[in-house]
Amino acid sequence: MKINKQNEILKFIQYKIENEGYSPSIREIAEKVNLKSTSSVQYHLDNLIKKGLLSKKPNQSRTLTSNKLISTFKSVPIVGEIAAGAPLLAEENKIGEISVPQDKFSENLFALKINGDSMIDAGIFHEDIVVIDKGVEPKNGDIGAFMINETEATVKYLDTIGNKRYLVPANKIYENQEITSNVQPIGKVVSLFRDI
Amino acid sequence: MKINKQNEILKFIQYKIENEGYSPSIREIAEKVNLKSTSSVQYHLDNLIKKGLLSKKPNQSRTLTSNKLISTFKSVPIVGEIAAGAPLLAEENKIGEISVPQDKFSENLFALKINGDSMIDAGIFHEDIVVIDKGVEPKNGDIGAFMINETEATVKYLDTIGNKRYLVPANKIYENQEITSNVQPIGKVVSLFRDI
DNA sequence: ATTTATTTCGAACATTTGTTCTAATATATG
DNA sequence: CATATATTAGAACAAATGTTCGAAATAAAT
Repeated sequence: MKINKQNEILKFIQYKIENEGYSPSIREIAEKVNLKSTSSVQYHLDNLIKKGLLSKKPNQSRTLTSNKLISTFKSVPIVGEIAAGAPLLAEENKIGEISVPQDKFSENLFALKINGDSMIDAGIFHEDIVVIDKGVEPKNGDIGAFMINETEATVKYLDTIGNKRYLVPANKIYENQEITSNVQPIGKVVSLFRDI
Repeated sequence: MKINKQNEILKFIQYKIENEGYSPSIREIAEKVNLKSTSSVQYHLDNLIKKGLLSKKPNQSRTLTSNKLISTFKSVPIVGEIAAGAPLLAEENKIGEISVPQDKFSENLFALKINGDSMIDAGIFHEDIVVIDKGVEPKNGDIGAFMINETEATVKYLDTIGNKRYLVPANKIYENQEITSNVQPIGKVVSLFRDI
């Protein structure tokens, strides 16, 4: 019947943080796990901290954090129709957000909803969401996002044929489009998400 | 030069919670936003709470929570090679996790890494991650995950031809496979993720 | 300029909370 | 059983923290 107290405490802390949004106090822990003294809780907290499972700031209340619980994802905005004139990432263009692993996250990331089937042979379908890294200029053979006439965003392969650069669709029924001054590269497509 | 103090305070609280893992105290806020009295901070906190942007528990320290900051994503495990004998979702099979929108989350979700190109015409590529809902039995025409011989998981279309049911690849170079007793449906594929 | 509303300050107070120390109790170990 | 180790309890303390109230300062409105 006597379960490991340390684990019980850890679980309660994690539960509290996840569901209430803040750490419990030591006395709250004591009551929850049926310990009558705060120092008993301290005893276990010290051990949990030694094990590296918890962290806390000294002399500060409710600063327990579960090292395991740190969110490993961050969200990036999904941009929809691009309002004329408004900058690409203006709040008014935002239609949602998706989550990417924190170690791949940067402020340069955003996402676009694919419109059309021009990249179908690259496994990018209509209404897929693609994540774009503005910090990476698409190179030959890359799939990139491009702004056309400052208003329309499109996703295509980038390729050089002869001495001209083209937006190359991955669908035989569409034609290559030469890159001229009205085409601005936005960034490189780095990942993709689809609802099925 | 004088920016809206309320917003400044809200931003600081959100920053603290996101980066430190716990709410700042009122005195910490006061110092950060250059207010010399804790009651000045209280004043703005009250307004933020009235606006519904913040919540807090009375008489409890560091219990501020940003209502906007509640995570809208939850993570589901990615299952790798399936260890013989071990249940599909055993901890030992877990090779990572991905994030799904909270409103689509359920305990029945998990993810598989695709091995091979048998579903390439369905836009599912080698090493893509597919999310599977164990709570939904794949129907005809659905893409489902199936367990073969209790050890190998595969993703295919499900289809009925005549009075027999088949696992149908989306790639002409592979053959249909009749569903027999050694094939168990796991669930329906509901979304897909790819690194490019 | 006068009035009104908004914002800030200061200080005092009551709790909450973390910390520490010593002793008691339980559990394991030889 | 005797001894060591791990766990719990109790109490007291200091510090951190939220709360409250009245007044001062500032900004906005009339």
